[in-house]
Amino acid sequence: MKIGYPCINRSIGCSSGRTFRLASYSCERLEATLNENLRCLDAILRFNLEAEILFFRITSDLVPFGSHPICTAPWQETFAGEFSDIGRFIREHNMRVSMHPDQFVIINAKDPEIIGRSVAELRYHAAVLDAMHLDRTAKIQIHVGGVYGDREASMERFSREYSRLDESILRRLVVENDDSRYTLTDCLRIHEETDIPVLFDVFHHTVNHSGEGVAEAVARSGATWRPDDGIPMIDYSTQMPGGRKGRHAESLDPALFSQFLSQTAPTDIDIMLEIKDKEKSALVAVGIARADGRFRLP
DNA sequence: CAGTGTCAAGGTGGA
DNA sequence: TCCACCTTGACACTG
Repeated sequence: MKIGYPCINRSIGCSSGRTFRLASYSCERLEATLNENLRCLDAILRFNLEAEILFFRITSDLVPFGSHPICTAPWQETFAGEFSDIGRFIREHNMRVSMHPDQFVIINAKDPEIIGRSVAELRYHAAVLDAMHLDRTAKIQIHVGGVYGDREASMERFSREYSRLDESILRRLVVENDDSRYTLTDCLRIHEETDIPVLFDVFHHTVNHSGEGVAEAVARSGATWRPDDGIPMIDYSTQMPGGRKGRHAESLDPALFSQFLSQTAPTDIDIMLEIKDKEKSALVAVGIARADGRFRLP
């Protein structure tokens, strides 16, 4: 079991997702920003290792405008050494990373131009992980997409478009249940059509459920991962107390997290904590998981 | 230099 | 048909 947090570290005073306005794009600006972002990513991973936080989601903003036509700078070549070094660090310390493109990636869109932009964005994400020479256990997670008034047709469109993707994307792509459209059951059905592994989001499941209990959901989603996909990944969060339904908690609730570990034992999973205070909660969770006996150092 | 409007990209649901 | 919302930081312009 590895435990991690997404994209941002609030302790070390740098961001690996610095960006700038499209209007001020230049190759020089891109290279200067990417250089800083990579230095910061390296710093975050070193912080994480020290804290025994072995799982991390790399921000989609690592390379600003990475999939935009304006971005013609050959960043993979210019920064090949830096990417390679970060990848080696990850592998040598038995760490794991993932990425999560945001809402604009919609494989099941009806508009071919939206699909085109989505594929370009997925290619960019795969290129980042490839530049680090990471194997297929470094995953890219997306949602099913829109409903467009016809769930069945939209799910079929997902399966059809998925089968057309490049191998560099296919080997990394996993699909996650969301909080308003497609449930775990929907994702499992898509898996049956496509073989895509299903990443289970515990919090989305509580908001948008399809009947399964947590233990059953973890087991069924976990069974969709092949051995070379690695340990199944889970997104974990809880409701912000008093917040609007679906809002992520500010900090980890230790009692609820302990309960979750008990419910899912002894299945091995890698847990991404989608909690607002990021590494602070991850530190608490690592302590709890160690006490629970599930967390093992490499 | 502080304050603040705005930022590549989409879908949904209410008015 | 149009707009707010989702969700979030921070860029970059204005005064």
